[in-house]
Amino acid sequence: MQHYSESVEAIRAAGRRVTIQRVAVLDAIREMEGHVAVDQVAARVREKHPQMDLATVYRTAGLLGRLHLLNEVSIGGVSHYEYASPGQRHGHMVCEHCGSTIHASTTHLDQLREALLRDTGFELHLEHLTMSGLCRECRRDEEHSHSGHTHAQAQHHEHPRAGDAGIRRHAQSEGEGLL
Amino acid sequence: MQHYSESVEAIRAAGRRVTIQRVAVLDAIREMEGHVAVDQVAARVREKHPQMDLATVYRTAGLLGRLHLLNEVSIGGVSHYEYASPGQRHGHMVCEHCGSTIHASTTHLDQLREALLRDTGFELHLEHLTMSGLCRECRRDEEHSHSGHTHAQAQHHEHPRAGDAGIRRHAQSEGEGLL
DNA sequence: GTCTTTGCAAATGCTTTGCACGTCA
DNA sequence: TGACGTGCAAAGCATTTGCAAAGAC
Repeated sequence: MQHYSESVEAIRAAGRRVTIQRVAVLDAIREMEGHVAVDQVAARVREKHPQMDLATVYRTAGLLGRLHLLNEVSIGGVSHYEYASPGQRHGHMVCEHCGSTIHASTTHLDQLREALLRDTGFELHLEHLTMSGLCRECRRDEEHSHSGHTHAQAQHHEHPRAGDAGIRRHAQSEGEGLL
Repeated sequence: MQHYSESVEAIRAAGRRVTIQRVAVLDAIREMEGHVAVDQVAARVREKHPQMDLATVYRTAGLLGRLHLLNEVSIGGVSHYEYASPGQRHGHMVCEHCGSTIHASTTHLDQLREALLRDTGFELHLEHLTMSGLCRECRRDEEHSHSGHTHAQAQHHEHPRAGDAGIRRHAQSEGEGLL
Protein backbone atom coordinates (compact mmCIF):
# COMPACT_ATOMS: atom_id res chain seq x y z
CA MET A 1 0.00 0.00 0.00
CA GLN A 2 2.35 2.71 -1.18
CA HIS A 3 -0.58 4.81 -2.25
CA TYR A 4 0.65 7.89 -0.56
CA SER A 5 3.86 8.33 -2.42
CA GLU A 6 2.15 7.41 -5.64
CA SER A 7 -0.24 10.32 -5.42
CA VAL A 8 2.46 12.66 -4.29
CA GLU A 9 4.58 11.80 -7.26
CA ALA A 10 1.76 12.09 -9.72
CA ILE A 11 0.96 15.59 -8.51
CA ARG A 12 4.57 16.63 -8.44
CA ALA A 13 5.13 15.20 -11.88
CA ALA A 14 2.28 17.36 -13.09
CA GLY A 15 4.18 20.38 -11.85
CA ARG A 16 1.82 21.29 -9.05
CA ARG A 17 2.36 21.95 -5.43
CA VAL A 18 1.84 18.94 -3.25
CA THR A 19 -0.73 19.62 -0.56
CA ILE A 20 -2.43 17.36 1.94
CA GLN A 21 -5.74 18.16 0.26
CA ARG A 22 -4.66 17.10 -3.19
CA VAL A 23 -3.09 13.92 -1.98
CA ALA A 24 -6.10 13.16 0.17
CA VAL A 25 -8.56 13.67 -2.68
CA LEU A 26 -6.53 11.58 -5.07
CA ASP A 27 -6.09 8.81 -2.51
CA ALA A 28 -9.73 8.86 -1.53
CA ILE A 29 -10.97 8.50 -5.07
CA ARG A 30 -8.55 5.72 -5.83
CA GLU A 31 -9.55 3.85 -2.70
CA MET A 32 -13.23 4.24 -3.37
CA GLU A 33 -12.93 2.56 -6.76
CA GLY A 34 -15.35 3.59 -9.43
CA HIS A 35 -16.82 7.01 -10.06
CA VAL A 36 -17.93 8.96 -7.05
CA ALA A 37 -19.75 12.23 -6.64
CA VAL A 38 -17.94 15.19 -5.19
CA ASP A 39 -19.83 15.14 -1.92
CA GLN A 40 -18.99 11.49 -1.45
CA VAL A 41 -15.35 12.31 -1.96
CA ALA A 42 -15.63 15.10 0.55
CA ALA A 43 -17.25 12.82 3.10
CA ARG A 44 -14.49 10.26 2.69
CA VAL A 45 -11.70 12.78 2.86
CA ARG A 46 -13.18 14.35 5.97
CA GLU A 47 -12.85 11.12 7.88
CA LYS A 48 -9.17 11.91 8.09
CA HIS A 49 -9.22 15.65 7.46
CA PRO A 50 -12.41 17.04 9.00
CA GLN A 51 -11.61 20.65 8.19
CA MET A 52 -11.51 20.13 4.44
CA ASP A 53 -13.96 22.32 2.62
CA LEU A 54 -16.33 21.22 -0.13
CA ALA A 55 -15.11 24.03 -2.36
CA THR A 56 -11.61 22.70 -2.01
CA VAL A 57 -12.73 19.26 -3.08
CA TYR A 58 -14.40 20.78 -6.11
CA ARG A 59 -11.34 22.79 -7.03
CA THR A 60 -9.00 19.93 -6.39
CA ALA A 61 -10.95 17.32 -8.27
CA GLY A 62 -11.34 19.72 -11.16
CA LEU A 63 -7.63 20.33 -11.23
CA LEU A 64 -6.73 16.66 -11.00
CA GLY A 65 -9.15 16.06 -13.80
CA ARG A 66 -7.46 18.62 -16.00
CA LEU A 67 -4.14 17.00 -15.19
CA HIS A 68 -5.60 13.66 -16.32
CA LEU A 69 -5.02 12.07 -12.94
CA LEU A 70 -8.78 11.72 -12.62
CA ASN A 71 -11.56 11.22 -15.12
CA GLU A 72 -14.52 13.50 -14.82
CA VAL A 73 -17.81 11.84 -15.65
CA SER A 74 -21.11 13.67 -15.59
CA ILE A 75 -23.91 11.39 -14.45
CA GLY A 76 -27.39 12.81 -14.45
CA GLY A 77 -25.97 16.29 -14.49
CA VAL A 78 -23.79 15.65 -11.45
CA SER A 79 -20.01 15.52 -11.61
CA HIS A 80 -18.39 12.26 -10.67
CA TYR A 81 -14.72 11.43 -10.63
CA GLU A 82 -12.80 8.23 -10.95
CA TYR A 83 -9.17 7.39 -10.76
CA ALA A 84 -7.58 7.50 -14.18
CA SER A 85 -5.79 4.19 -14.26
CA PRO A 86 -3.45 4.41 -17.21
CA GLY A 87 -4.38 1.87 -19.85
CA GLN A 88 -7.79 1.25 -18.37
CA ARG A 89 -9.93 3.44 -20.56
CA HIS A 90 -13.62 2.79 -20.66
CA GLY A 91 -16.96 4.45 -21.14
CA HIS A 92 -19.95 4.38 -18.84
CA MET A 93 -23.44 3.09 -19.27
CA VAL A 94 -25.93 4.56 -16.82
CA CYS A 95 -29.33 3.01 -16.39
CA GLU A 96 -32.01 5.68 -16.57
CA HIS A 97 -34.26 3.63 -14.40
CA CYS A 98 -32.22 2.37 -11.49
CA GLY A 99 -29.16 4.56 -11.79
CA SER A 100 -26.63 1.76 -11.77
CA THR A 101 -23.51 2.24 -13.82
CA ILE A 102 -21.68 -0.31 -15.91
CA HIS A 103 -18.33 0.04 -17.56
CA ALA A 104 -18.17 -0.20 -21.32
CA SER A 105 -15.02 -1.73 -22.68
CA THR A 106 -13.02 0.06 -25.31
CA THR A 107 -13.43 -2.89 -27.61
CA HIS A 108 -16.78 -1.56 -28.67
CA LEU A 109 -15.96 2.07 -28.36
CA ASP A 110 -12.67 2.32 -30.18
CA GLN A 111 -14.40 1.33 -33.34
CA LEU A 112 -16.86 4.16 -32.92
CA ARG A 113 -14.08 6.54 -32.03
CA GLU A 114 -12.20 5.81 -35.19
CA ALA A 115 -15.27 5.99 -37.38
CA LEU A 116 -16.22 9.39 -35.98
CA LEU A 117 -12.71 10.70 -36.32
CA ARG A 118 -12.48 9.56 -39.88
CA ASP A 119 -15.92 10.69 -41.01
CA THR A 120 -16.47 13.85 -39.01
CA GLY A 121 -13.10 14.90 -37.63
CA PHE A 122 -14.47 14.70 -34.11
CA GLU A 123 -12.13 13.20 -31.54
CA LEU A 124 -14.21 11.34 -28.99
CA HIS A 125 -12.96 11.47 -25.43
CA LEU A 126 -13.78 8.07 -24.09
CA GLU A 127 -13.00 8.93 -20.50
CA HIS A 128 -15.95 11.30 -20.34
CA LEU A 129 -18.39 9.15 -22.21
CA THR A 130 -21.65 8.50 -20.45
CA MET A 131 -24.34 6.62 -22.27
CA SER A 132 -27.83 6.43 -20.88
CA GLY A 133 -30.27 3.63 -21.45
CA LEU A 134 -31.70 0.64 -19.66
CA CYS A 135 -29.76 -2.07 -17.95
CA ARG A 136 -30.66 -5.70 -18.42
CA GLU A 137 -32.69 -5.96 -15.23
CA CYS A 138 -34.72 -2.82 -15.81
CA ARG A 139 -35.39 -3.86 -19.35
CA ARG A 140 -37.03 -6.99 -17.99
CA ASP A 141 -39.08 -4.96 -15.54
CA GLU A 142 -40.31 -2.66 -18.28
CA GLU A 143 -41.44 -5.54 -20.40
CA HIS A 144 -43.54 -6.93 -17.61
CA SER A 145 -45.19 -3.59 -16.93
CA HIS A 146 -46.17 -3.09 -20.55
CA SER A 147 -48.11 -6.32 -20.81
CA GLY A 148 -51.24 -5.63 -18.81
CA HIS A 149 -52.48 -2.44 -17.24
CA THR A 150 -51.66 1.18 -17.95
CA HIS A 151 -50.69 2.40 -14.52
CA ALA A 152 -47.57 0.37 -14.22
CA GLN A 153 -46.15 1.17 -10.83
CA ALA A 154 -42.55 0.57 -11.79
CA GLN A 155 -40.64 -1.56 -9.34
CA HIS A 156 -37.30 -0.02 -8.58
CA HIS A 157 -34.84 -2.70 -7.76
CA GLU A 158 -31.65 -1.81 -6.02
CA HIS A 159 -28.54 -3.00 -7.70
CA PRO A 160 -25.64 -4.06 -5.56
CA ARG A 161 -23.35 -1.42 -7.03
CA ALA A 162 -25.88 1.34 -7.43
CA GLY A 163 -25.55 2.83 -3.99
CA ASP A 164 -27.15 6.21 -3.48
CA ALA A 165 -24.97 8.00 -6.00
CA GLY A 166 -26.13 9.93 -9.02
CA ILE A 167 -29.83 9.63 -9.83
CA ARG A 168 -30.98 12.84 -8.25
CA ARG A 169 -32.30 15.28 -10.80
CA HIS A 170 -33.32 12.71 -13.33
CA ALA A 171 -35.18 9.53 -12.57
CA GLN A 172 -37.90 11.45 -10.81
CA SER A 173 -41.66 11.54 -11.36
CA GLU A 174 -42.62 7.99 -12.09
CA GLY A 175 -46.26 7.01 -12.41
CA GLU A 176 -47.04 9.75 -14.94
CA GLY A 177 -50.27 8.40 -16.32
CA LEU A 178 -49.72 7.06 -19.79
CA LEU A 179 -46.04 6.61 -19.44
CA MET B 1 -47.20 25.41 -42.38
CA GLN B 2 -49.81 23.36 -40.60
CA HIS B 3 -47.56 23.23 -37.55
CA TYR B 4 -50.27 24.22 -35.18
CA SER B 5 -52.62 21.34 -35.76
CA GLU B 6 -49.66 18.99 -35.86
CA SER B 7 -48.64 19.83 -32.31
CA VAL B 8 -52.19 19.82 -31.10
CA GLU B 9 -52.76 16.37 -32.48
CA ALA B 10 -49.55 15.01 -31.07
CA ILE B 11 -50.45 16.18 -27.61
CA ARG B 12 -54.01 14.97 -27.88
CA ALA B 13 -52.83 11.62 -29.21
CA ALA B 14 -50.67 11.33 -26.13
CA GLY B 15 -53.79 11.63 -24.02
CA ARG B 16 -52.96 15.02 -22.52
CA ARG B 17 -54.90 18.21 -22.32
CA VAL B 18 -54.15 20.62 -25.08
CA THR B 19 -53.07 23.98 -23.72
CA ILE B 20 -51.61 27.06 -25.39
CA GLN B 21 -48.44 26.56 -23.41
CA ARG B 22 -47.85 23.00 -24.54
CA VAL B 23 -48.54 23.79 -28.15
CA ALA B 24 -46.34 26.88 -27.95
CA VAL B 25 -43.41 25.00 -26.45
CA LEU B 26 -43.65 22.20 -28.97
CA ASP B 27 -43.95 24.62 -31.87
CA ALA B 28 -41.11 26.78 -30.64
CA ILE B 29 -38.70 23.90 -30.33
CA ARG B 30 -39.60 22.55 -33.71
CA GLU B 31 -39.13 25.94 -35.31
CA MET B 32 -35.79 26.51 -33.63
CA GLU B 33 -34.33 23.33 -35.09
CA GLY B 34 -31.65 21.59 -33.12
CA HIS B 35 -31.33 21.29 -29.38
CA VAL B 36 -32.06 24.36 -27.36
CA ALA B 37 -31.75 25.15 -23.70
CA VAL B 38 -34.86 25.72 -21.65
CA ASP B 39 -34.29 29.43 -21.25
CA GLN B 40 -33.94 29.81 -24.99
CA VAL B 41 -37.23 28.05 -25.45
CA ALA B 42 -38.80 30.34 -22.89
CA ALA B 43 -37.46 33.42 -24.65
CA ARG B 44 -38.83 32.26 -27.94
CA VAL B 45 -42.20 31.31 -26.55
CA ARG B 46 -42.51 34.64 -24.77
CA GLU B 47 -42.36 36.52 -28.03
CA LYS B 48 -45.92 35.43 -28.57
CA HIS B 49 -46.95 34.62 -24.99
CA PRO B 50 -45.16 37.05 -22.71
CA GLN B 51 -46.82 35.80 -19.57
CA MET B 52 -45.44 32.28 -19.85
CA ASP B 53 -43.41 31.27 -16.83
CA LEU B 54 -40.03 29.55 -16.87
CA ALA B 55 -41.34 26.89 -14.53
CA THR B 56 -44.06 26.10 -17.01
CA VAL B 57 -41.54 25.69 -19.78
CA TYR B 58 -39.57 23.32 -17.58
CA ARG B 59 -42.63 21.31 -16.69
CA THR B 60 -43.93 21.29 -20.22
CA ALA B 61 -40.68 20.36 -21.88
CA GLY B 62 -40.20 17.64 -19.31
CA LEU B 63 -43.62 16.25 -20.01
CA LEU B 64 -43.22 16.39 -23.78
CA GLY B 65 -39.93 14.62 -23.34
CA ARG B 66 -41.57 11.83 -21.39
CA LEU B 67 -44.17 11.57 -24.10
CA HIS B 68 -41.37 11.20 -26.65
CA LEU B 69 -42.46 14.27 -28.55
CA LEU B 70 -39.14 15.87 -27.59
CA ASN B 71 -35.70 14.48 -26.93
CA GLU B 72 -33.99 15.62 -23.79
CA VAL B 73 -30.26 16.06 -24.13
CA SER B 74 -28.04 17.12 -21.27
CA ILE B 75 -25.18 19.28 -22.48
CA GLY B 76 -22.66 20.34 -19.91
CA GLY B 77 -25.14 19.61 -17.17
CA VAL B 78 -27.81 21.80 -18.74
CA SER B 79 -31.01 20.38 -20.18
CA HIS B 80 -31.60 20.91 -23.86
CA TYR B 81 -34.53 19.74 -25.92
CA GLU B 82 -34.98 19.02 -29.56
CA TYR B 83 -37.95 18.03 -31.62
CA ALA B 84 -38.19 14.25 -31.86
CA SER B 85 -38.60 13.81 -35.59
CA PRO B 86 -39.70 10.23 -36.06
CA GLY B 87 -37.09 8.27 -37.98
CA GLN B 88 -34.41 10.89 -37.45
CA ARG B 89 -32.53 9.39 -34.55
CA HIS B 90 -29.03 10.61 -33.88
CA GLY B 91 -26.55 11.16 -31.14
CA HIS B 92 -24.69 14.35 -30.26
CA MET B 93 -21.04 15.21 -30.24
CA VAL B 94 -20.20 18.22 -28.11
CA CYS B 95 -16.83 19.89 -28.41
CA GLU B 96 -15.31 20.40 -24.98
CA HIS B 97 -13.40 23.37 -26.19
CA CYS B 98 -15.76 25.53 -28.21
CA GLY B 99 -19.09 24.04 -27.22
CA SER B 100 -20.35 23.43 -30.72
CA THR B 101 -22.53 20.41 -31.26
CA ILE B 102 -22.55 18.03 -34.19
CA HIS B 103 -25.05 15.33 -34.95
CA ALA B 104 -23.82 11.77 -35.08
CA SER B 105 -25.59 9.56 -37.55
CA THR B 106 -27.04 6.29 -36.44
CA THR B 107 -24.90 4.49 -38.97
CA HIS B 108 -22.05 4.54 -36.52
CA LEU B 109 -24.11 4.24 -33.41
CA ASP B 110 -26.44 1.40 -34.24
CA GLN B 111 -23.49 -0.88 -34.46
CA LEU B 112 -22.44 0.10 -30.96
CA ARG B 113 -25.99 -0.19 -29.72
CA GLU B 114 -26.29 -3.74 -30.93
CA ALA B 115 -22.92 -4.76 -29.62
CA LEU B 116 -23.70 -3.41 -26.16
CA LEU B 117 -27.10 -5.02 -26.12
CA ARG B 118 -25.68 -8.37 -27.12
CA ASP B 119 -22.66 -8.34 -24.84
CA THR B 120 -23.91 -6.54 -21.76
CA GLY B 121 -27.71 -6.48 -21.99
CA PHE B 122 -27.67 -2.71 -21.85
CA GLU B 123 -30.11 -0.96 -24.16
CA LEU B 124 -28.56 2.29 -25.29
CA HIS B 125 -30.94 5.22 -25.73
CA LEU B 126 -29.54 7.03 -28.68
CA GLU B 127 -31.76 10.06 -28.29
CA HIS B 128 -30.04 11.02 -25.07
CA LEU B 129 -26.54 10.27 -26.17
CA THR B 130 -24.05 13.06 -25.74
CA MET B 131 -20.42 12.41 -26.50
CA SER B 132 -17.78 14.90 -25.55
CA GLY B 133 -14.49 15.40 -27.29
CA LEU B 134 -12.82 17.81 -29.66
CA CYS B 135 -14.20 18.99 -32.96
CA ARG B 136 -12.01 19.17 -36.03
CA GLU B 137 -11.26 22.87 -35.69
CA CYS B 138 -10.35 22.74 -32.03
CA ARG B 139 -8.18 19.73 -32.62
CA ARG B 140 -6.17 21.84 -35.04
CA ASP B 141 -5.91 24.65 -32.53
CA GLU B 142 -4.66 22.29 -29.84
CA GLU B 143 -1.95 20.96 -32.06
CA HIS B 144 -0.64 24.41 -32.78
CA SER B 145 -0.56 25.33 -29.12
CA HIS B 146 1.43 22.29 -28.18
CA SER B 147 4.29 22.99 -30.55
CA GLY B 148 6.03 25.96 -28.97
CA HIS B 149 5.52 27.59 -25.61
CA THR B 150 3.82 26.36 -22.50
CA HIS B 151 1.33 29.12 -21.86
CA ALA B 152 -0.76 28.51 -24.90
CA GLN B 153 -3.46 31.14 -24.80
CA ALA B 154 -6.04 29.03 -26.57
CA GLN B 155 -7.90 30.79 -29.32
CA HIS B 156 -11.60 30.19 -29.01
CA HIS B 157 -13.14 30.31 -32.40
CA GLU B 158 -16.84 30.78 -32.75
CA HIS B 159 -18.56 28.20 -34.79
CA PRO B 160 -21.47 29.24 -36.95
CA ARG B 161 -23.86 26.86 -35.25
CA ALA B 162 -22.51 27.17 -31.74
CA GLY B 163 -24.52 30.20 -30.64
CA ASP B 164 -24.41 31.01 -26.97
CA ALA B 165 -26.02 27.79 -25.89
CA GLY B 166 -24.58 25.18 -23.58
CA ILE B 167 -20.97 25.79 -22.60
CA ARG B 168 -21.54 27.34 -19.26
CA ARG B 169 -20.30 25.07 -16.55
CA HIS B 170 -17.63 23.39 -18.59
CA ALA B 171 -15.17 25.07 -20.88
CA GLN B 172 -13.95 27.28 -18.07
CA SER B 173 -10.49 28.01 -16.72
CA GLU B 174 -8.19 27.93 -19.70
CA GLY B 175 -4.54 28.91 -19.36
CA GLU B 176 -3.98 26.64 -16.40
CA GLY B 177 -0.23 26.45 -16.46
CA LEU B 178 0.89 23.12 -17.79
CA LEU B 179 -2.36 22.24 -19.43
C1' DG C 1 9.72 35.61 0.99
C1' DT C 2 6.79 34.93 -2.70
C1' DC C 3 3.34 32.92 -5.16
C1' DT C 4 -0.07 29.27 -4.72
C1' DT C 5 -3.86 27.08 -2.21
C1' DT C 6 -7.16 26.74 1.23
C1' DG C 7 -11.22 27.76 4.27
C1' DC C 8 -15.02 30.33 4.83
C1' DA C 9 -19.03 32.53 3.40
C1' DA C 10 -21.72 34.30 0.07
C1' DA C 11 -23.32 34.20 -4.50
C1' DT C 12 -24.78 31.99 -8.79
C1' DG C 13 -27.47 29.48 -12.03
C1' DC C 14 -30.34 25.76 -13.26
C1' DT C 15 -34.23 23.39 -11.78
C1' DT C 16 -38.06 22.05 -8.76
C1' DT C 17 -41.99 22.79 -5.71
C1' DG C 18 -46.20 24.52 -2.95
C1' DC C 19 -50.12 26.74 -3.49
C1' DA C 20 -54.05 29.49 -5.14
C1' DC C 21 -56.18 30.60 -9.30
C1' DG C 22 -57.46 29.68 -14.09
C1' DT C 23 -58.63 26.39 -17.75
C1' DC C 24 -59.78 22.21 -20.57
C1' DA C 25 -62.79 18.49 -21.41
C1' DT D 1 -68.00 20.83 -12.57
C1' DG D 2 -64.06 18.58 -11.48
C1' DA D 3 -59.58 17.22 -12.49
C1' DC D 4 -55.70 19.12 -14.54
C1' DG D 5 -52.40 22.84 -15.70
C1' DT D 6 -50.37 27.43 -14.96
C1' DG D 7 -48.33 31.62 -12.73
C1' DC D 8 -45.95 33.24 -9.03
C1' DA D 9 -42.74 33.18 -5.50
C1' DA D 10 -39.70 30.74 -2.89
C1' DA D 11 -36.82 26.97 -2.07
C1' DG D 12 -33.15 23.46 -3.41
C1' DC D 13 -28.91 21.84 -4.88
C1' DA D 14 -24.66 21.46 -7.19
C1' DT D 15 -21.10 24.38 -8.19
C1' DT D 16 -18.35 28.69 -8.31
C1' DT D 17 -16.11 32.82 -6.55
C1' DG D 18 -13.87 36.67 -3.65
C1' DC D 19 -10.91 37.31 -0.19
C1' DA D 20 -7.89 36.94 3.75
C1' DA D 21 -5.19 33.58 6.14
C1' DA D 22 -2.17 29.49 5.74
C1' DG D 23 1.05 26.77 3.36
C1' DA D 24 4.53 25.00 -0.23
C1' DC D 25 9.03 25.59 -2.22
